[in-house]
Amino acid sequence: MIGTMARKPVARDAVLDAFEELLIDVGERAATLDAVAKRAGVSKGGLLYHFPNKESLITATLERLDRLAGEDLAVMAAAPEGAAAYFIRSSLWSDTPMDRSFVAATRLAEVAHEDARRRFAAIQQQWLDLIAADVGKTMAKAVLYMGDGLYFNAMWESGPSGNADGRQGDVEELLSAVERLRG
Amino acid sequence: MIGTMARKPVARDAVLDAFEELLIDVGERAATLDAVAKRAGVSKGGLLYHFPNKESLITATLERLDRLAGEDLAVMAAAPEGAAAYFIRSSLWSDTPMDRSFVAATRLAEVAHEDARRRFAAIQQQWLDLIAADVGKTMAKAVLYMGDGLYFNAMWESGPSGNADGRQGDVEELLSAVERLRG
DNA sequence: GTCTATACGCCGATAGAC
DNA sequence: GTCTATCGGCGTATAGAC
Repeated sequence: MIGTMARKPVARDAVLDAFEELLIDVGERAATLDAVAKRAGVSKGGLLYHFPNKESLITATLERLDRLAGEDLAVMAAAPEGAAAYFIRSSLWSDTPMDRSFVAATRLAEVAHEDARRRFAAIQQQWLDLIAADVGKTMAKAVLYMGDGLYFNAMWESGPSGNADGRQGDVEELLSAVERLRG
Repeated sequence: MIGTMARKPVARDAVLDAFEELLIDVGERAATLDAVAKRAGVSKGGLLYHFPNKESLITATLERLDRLAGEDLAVMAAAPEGAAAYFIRSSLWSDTPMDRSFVAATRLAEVAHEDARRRFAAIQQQWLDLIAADVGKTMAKAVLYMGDGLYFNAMWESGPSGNADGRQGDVEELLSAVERLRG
């Protein structure tokens, strides 16, 4: 059956990737259709064949986030170290598809894109539920906010002057703090 | 001497406030000169008399943040409850001038405004130093990230669908977590 | 499917009247 | 100090060739 299934065109994925990269690197305002087309190696007309307007490009980006977040939640639920530790560790910017998708969506939420904000809230709630099952309802909040704080700070560094390495030590410190709170 | 000192025109402050409000409510992209002028109750030409270009408007906004952050740091250093507790409590969106200024600057940093990012990093460092003097270097990180996480979440709620009240309970839970970590 | 050419509106900024 | 009028440029989107 391989090769017979309906495969999405490569150009479409290239456009989606380029949009995501630009959102992360130069921000929402500079992620124009011109810039996306150029980075994806297609013309603007070619881009608009796959995504009839910019909103559909945004929608596809958010749908990919939902899919990746769903996969990540499954991994998190089965993590041997526990959901809380997994969450904090994964809150560090590590350039995974999920990380990139999440930060890109953040940029959209920042410009008051309501759909992006709604999806964010939903993902946050699922994370919280999983962490609460691991360390209890009260502590779950502390863990969730710590992870969000890590993301909040990584956002400024994920651009041209990427300096995420320095936060590795912070993660270990947070993990030990979580251990103290658990015991 | 009252009335003889050089006072900045009211229109100038109105413009600055309007810009800040729009950044918070509708995001950076929609905070255009037209929109700012309209909300401030002046014409675009009038606006551009006080701020010759948009960059100068941004600069003035960031300078106000620096001033407010400096004042807040002084209060934080003298807080009877301790710097850590004060920081977490003040990380909740409470619609103070400092809160508004901070979130507005966040919107600018998000679109890769380098100056805004630099000022952010500086303020964060000052906060961290003060908290570290209160609860120690390791725990300071946990506290800082929790506060940032609160801000991170408040950002999505500070718009039209403001729902910040619900996080009041979270703050209390975080404070008790900090107490446990301190002891 | 992908391209070029073009329409059109909005944004930032200038000129100049009052 | 504040206004109106206007310009150039860019960003989104459409039309239509290939």
